[in-house]
Amino acid sequence: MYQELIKKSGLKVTKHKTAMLQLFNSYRHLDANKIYTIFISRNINMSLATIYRILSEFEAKNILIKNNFNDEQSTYELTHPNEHHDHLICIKCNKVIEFYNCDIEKTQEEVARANNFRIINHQLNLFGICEKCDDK
Amino acid sequence: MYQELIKKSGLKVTKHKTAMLQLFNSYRHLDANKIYTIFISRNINMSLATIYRILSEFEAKNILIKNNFNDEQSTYELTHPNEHHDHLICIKCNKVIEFYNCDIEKTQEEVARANNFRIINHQLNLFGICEKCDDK
DNA sequence: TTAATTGCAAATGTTTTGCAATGGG
DNA sequence: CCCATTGCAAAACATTTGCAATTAA
Repeated sequence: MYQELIKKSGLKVTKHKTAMLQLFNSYRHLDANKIYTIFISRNINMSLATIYRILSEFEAKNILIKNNFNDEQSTYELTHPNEHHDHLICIKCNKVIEFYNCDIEKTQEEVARANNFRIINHQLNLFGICEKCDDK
Repeated sequence: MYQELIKKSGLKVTKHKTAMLQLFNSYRHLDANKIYTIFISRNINMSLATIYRILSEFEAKNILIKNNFNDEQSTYELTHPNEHHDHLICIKCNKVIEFYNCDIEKTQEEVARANNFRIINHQLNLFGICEKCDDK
């Protein structure tokens, strides 16, 4: 099914592209370097340049969403159409919890209207400590 | 008054530090390079290294807040105690509009509680087109 | 066949750092 | 006087790009 998604976007189907989509399916949130090291550990070789190129192509085709949680590396995740969500990010273990809250979404629209602003996209990131890390 | 703020934080008062705080007072949102070019244009010379160093010291002392709106440069703004706000960011002219919405803040707390998550800080960025840019 | 894809190495842009010189308390 | 601060140049780090070789359609 990944092949179709890639083809539909007008890109050539290669094993690198399908392998990356499979990876996102299991890991959800990944940055370029993490993808690189996972492939290394599986004895698959893909250059970092290729990873970056595929990531931006996929972003341009709306297959992936780019997140800038911090000033270090950008992370990406699969786009799930009509399933927008926001993030809780643990600053200790980097775990990402996704959530969706209807009230917040609505209120954002109100804020935008009040400022004569047309929202194109948005991000709500709640940084803190997750349950597991808090216990320690 | 900037001198006191700097001294209170345990840093030495220098003209570079006070000049930077004055700049933030008039511009609100600035990145390292913008600070650099503004000083250049005023025939004040301050190296980029110094700017970066002061920015991180000020961030560590809670004098400035660091924002990562995109994957390019980080921007900073003065911390106004007890005056948290979120941002509307125009993707055409880069204008930043600040807003505060009590309902959103409350709902965020509920979301965190439901996930056994302890929020330390958060950012809500609404990207889109501002009124002026939309008219064009 | 041919245009897209890839790997490599070099370039880029932002941010950090080592070190010697300077300056504030 | 002493330690924090600064400037400069070099290093570090994530990301991009030019180019030649490879591969999908």
